[in-house]
Amino acid sequence: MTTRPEGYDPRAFEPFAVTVDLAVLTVRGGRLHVLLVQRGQEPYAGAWALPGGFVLPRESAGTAARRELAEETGLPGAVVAGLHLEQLRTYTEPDRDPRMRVVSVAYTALVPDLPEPRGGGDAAEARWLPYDEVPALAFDHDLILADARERVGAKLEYTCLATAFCPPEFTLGELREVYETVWGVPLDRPNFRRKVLTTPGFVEAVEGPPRRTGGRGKPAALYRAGGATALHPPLLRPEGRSA
Amino acid sequence: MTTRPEGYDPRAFEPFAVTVDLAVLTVRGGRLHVLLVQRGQEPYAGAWALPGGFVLPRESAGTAARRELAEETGLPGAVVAGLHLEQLRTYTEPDRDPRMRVVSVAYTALVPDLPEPRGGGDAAEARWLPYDEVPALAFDHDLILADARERVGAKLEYTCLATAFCPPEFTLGELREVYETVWGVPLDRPNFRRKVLTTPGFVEAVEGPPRRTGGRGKPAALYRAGGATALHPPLLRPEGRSA
DNA sequence: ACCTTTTATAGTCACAGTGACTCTTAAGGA
DNA sequence: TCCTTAAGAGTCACTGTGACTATAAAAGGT
Repeated sequence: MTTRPEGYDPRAFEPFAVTVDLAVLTVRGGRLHVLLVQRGQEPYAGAWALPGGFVLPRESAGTAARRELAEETGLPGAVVAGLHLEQLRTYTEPDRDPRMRVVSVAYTALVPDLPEPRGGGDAAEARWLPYDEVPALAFDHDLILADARERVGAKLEYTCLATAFCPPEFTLGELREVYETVWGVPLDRPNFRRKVLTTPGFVEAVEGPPRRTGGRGKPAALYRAGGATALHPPLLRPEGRSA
Repeated sequence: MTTRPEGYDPRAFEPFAVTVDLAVLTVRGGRLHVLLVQRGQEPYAGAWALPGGFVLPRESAGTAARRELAEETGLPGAVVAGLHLEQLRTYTEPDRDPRMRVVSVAYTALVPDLPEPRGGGDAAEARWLPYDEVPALAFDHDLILADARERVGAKLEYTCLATAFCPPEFTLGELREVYETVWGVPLDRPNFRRKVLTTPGFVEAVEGPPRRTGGRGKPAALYRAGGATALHPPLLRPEGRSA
């Protein structure tokens, strides 16, 4: 904020554009899915890309991210307002957009299994795609998506974030499925249960309706997210490193 | 990257400027210090601020951060090139700079105790200030600095980053001082030692010259940073939450 | 010289948390 | 009715850590 090129006039240089890109992740049927849109115009017309768009002149990036998310998924504003949205990283390579200098602030959102999006805005189509079937994306969105997955995997270790992938009331089996899906490893059921229940504030039992079935097997008790946000001590991934 | 306002022309809107700001932290005599510059021009002329500056048209933010750091500290380029620089977060509130719309990508750097900087660039002065004597800063730099401190404190828990605060060869006492200073809590000496030495790749013993004095007391063995970057299991802060 | 202070280094002990299991309970389906 | 599936209860051993105690090796003061 201090050094200003000699005689700098904001309008003399080719201006920077600022965009937001969203890596919206969910768990569907035991698989990690990503919300993608098909581009309707050049460059990369027809290619899949992360949803996102330009930050408007009087808007913060976080506000822009929520606005774009609402526009491109067709979710009611109240739902989008309550979502966990987290700034991931900012991507600034000079040639990441062939049109002009674009700096993009990437956000990650974790959502429960949502209805199929309608392709809003000027996206030709918007869809949930399984993470491991994602084709090469436009711009540097492959990189952004990989960073998002790694970040989310790491955050599951030391935060209560996993509940953001679940509906308001969920079973411990559903919560465990989130961990197994994002980390890509199976977890021991009893140990997972013990860890979650002994961490104060991670989940709280739902009172009245005692149990619910998840298909086959013994009906499971329902829980909702507790007040805690951090996990002490953390719930570490089984072996070595990141996904 | 998809929604583009109808008829958007990059030059029709008031352009965004993109800057980098640097929270450069070091440990000096048991206290956390921050590198600050005194602004030479409006706005906030005379106020202290984080070093930083505009991203040039053909430059990535990371490159800009290194360049600005070199300019404003006068460090040799080779030293700056080897520093641990990490993108912290991007600050995008519309009114964070009264002149125009400025989006700033903040970086954090951890450095060993360095010589006093010479105020380069157009900073009136550049100095190390103890973290808890930092006055109100220009722009939203108080917020950036607080975020940086919190992030660094958290990263010490699960990475080997602490060695970045130390000179190439250091004693375990010096390494422990880094933790105690950043976290603001005393650590048990033997337990800290055990943890560091049993974590493979955190530090490695320096062979030949057996010991070095740190002033009074028994001379300590020297170590240098090992090859590991992550700490499994982590070295958690004693009690509750963030700084 | 001796003693005090300071810091490094070695070692002990108990306990919390976890990984790897086993066993029982309660559903659905063939 | 039996088999399958998943929830939930409980056991056991081991690892890592917090809290300490003890010893070693220097500097400084008297």
